[in-house]
Amino acid sequence: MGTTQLDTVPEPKYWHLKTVLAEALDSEFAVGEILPNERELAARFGVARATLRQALEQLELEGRLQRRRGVGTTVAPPRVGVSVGSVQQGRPGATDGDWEVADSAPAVPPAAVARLLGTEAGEPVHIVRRSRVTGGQPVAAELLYVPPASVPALPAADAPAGPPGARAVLAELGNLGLDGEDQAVELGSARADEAKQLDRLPGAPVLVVTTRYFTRGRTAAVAVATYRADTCRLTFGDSGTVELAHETRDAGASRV
Amino acid sequence: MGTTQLDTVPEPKYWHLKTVLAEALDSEFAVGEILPNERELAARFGVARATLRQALEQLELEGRLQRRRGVGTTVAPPRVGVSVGSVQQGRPGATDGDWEVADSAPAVPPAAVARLLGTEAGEPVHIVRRSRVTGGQPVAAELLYVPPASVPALPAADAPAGPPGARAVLAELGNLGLDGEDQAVELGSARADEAKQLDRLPGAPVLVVTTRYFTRGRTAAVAVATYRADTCRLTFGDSGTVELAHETRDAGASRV
DNA sequence: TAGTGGTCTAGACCACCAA
DNA sequence: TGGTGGTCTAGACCACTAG
Repeated sequence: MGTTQLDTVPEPKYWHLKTVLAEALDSEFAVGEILPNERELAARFGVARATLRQALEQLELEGRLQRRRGVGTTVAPPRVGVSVGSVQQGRPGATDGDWEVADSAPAVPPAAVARLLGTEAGEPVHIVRRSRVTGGQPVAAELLYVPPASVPALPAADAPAGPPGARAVLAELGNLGLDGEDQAVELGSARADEAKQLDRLPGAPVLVVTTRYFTRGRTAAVAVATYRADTCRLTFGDSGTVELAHETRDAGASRV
Repeated sequence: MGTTQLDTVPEPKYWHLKTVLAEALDSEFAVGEILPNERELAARFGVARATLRQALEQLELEGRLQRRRGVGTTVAPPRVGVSVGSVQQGRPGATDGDWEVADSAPAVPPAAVARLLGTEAGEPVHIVRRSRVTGGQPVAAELLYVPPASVPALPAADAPAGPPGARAVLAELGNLGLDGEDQAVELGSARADEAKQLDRLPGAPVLVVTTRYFTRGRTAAVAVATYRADTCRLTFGDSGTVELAHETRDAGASRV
């Protein structure tokens, strides 16, 4: 065969579509602007709606679009940087930035958490629920697991419940003097309860941040926080790597 | 109508399916085991293949499954923890763990990177490509941007190319003495070139880690690393939050 | 070459929101 | 109530891998 099959990998339609749409977003749309609806867009590009949706899903995953049922698809603002490390912030100290205490109750933690805490399986701990709000938008839901041993001043089984109880646990934890932490980040999908708090649908992509708080070398508490992956950029370190987005990974590097 | 419509939110099929499959994975399958094919599974559960795929996609996103075209769907091992912060590791110093230098070349960085570096737009910098391998599997692809000003010992326009050149840049950067860093993590999707390095399809979910290296208060270099989101758990801090996975977020908390 | 997952279509109906 | 995105179906064909 004389036809030297050149390396023409047929690019999937949705991939090409995504590229075209991304360029259009950069040049022809303003943040918050509402796009034509999916049926309209699909027709305009001559593809099935499912294919169009595949492209939109990717763009939403990358934080470029926001879709809401019954409303429409809008151009998303750049991701907000939320500080999750080093800086004195997740700690107690009243009114620390943008955490909102929800409530507290004793319960048996998942086995993996108990392992991290070094508590007996089946042993109940204080579970404090908090949500984090930035710019009026909910960005994270957190469960903070505090073994009774870490807050001896509080009655183990009969701690005050609700927001006051939660604040009491946090205050006690602060008195303890935390001297270190340890974090891990991984991708997950929102459970039903988390989704509701984050104003997303179940299954939405989230960044799960697991933090271990230390005091005198021992694990004093464990926090599992789930951040909206579409709207958040997690920052570690003091200065906070302000401003920068998907653009850092754009083309234009044009290697020589 | 006497039927008081109780708050029965009809759970989507794919969601329920995902739950069922997740339980089956925990109880009936071993890591690496291969699942029945999609058509078979769809038939077995009495759903369309697309619906079944929606469930599989979520499980893959959560790192529970691994799917490979032409091969099949297998049960994924737990995510590997990869250290990305604090510890002296991304830095030069020969043979530092699991980074593999690919090459180096001068090129004009994306505008957002130039802004971080504080270089003129259009000014070329050294771009070092590295990949990170853990347990024989590629986990990350990195582009390290180093302005000529940070490595004055190297010829700006005519630096050695290829792996030797890359190592030269890294060595010079090490001599400089970095005294701080600054990181951000966000969700992205793999570009075509990254996908190839990571042995995934384009569009695969990745965790993008942007690191700013400081020396004497100035930004000496910027690294943009993309980690496979399906197989990696990024760890920050010294001890590394060993061992723990999706389990930390499982049910069983059973609030009181 | 047979079997896998990946892409794509053209429909349908449903849940949600705003007017 | 009309319009939006979300779910679901039952097909088809393609790209890739392995034997």
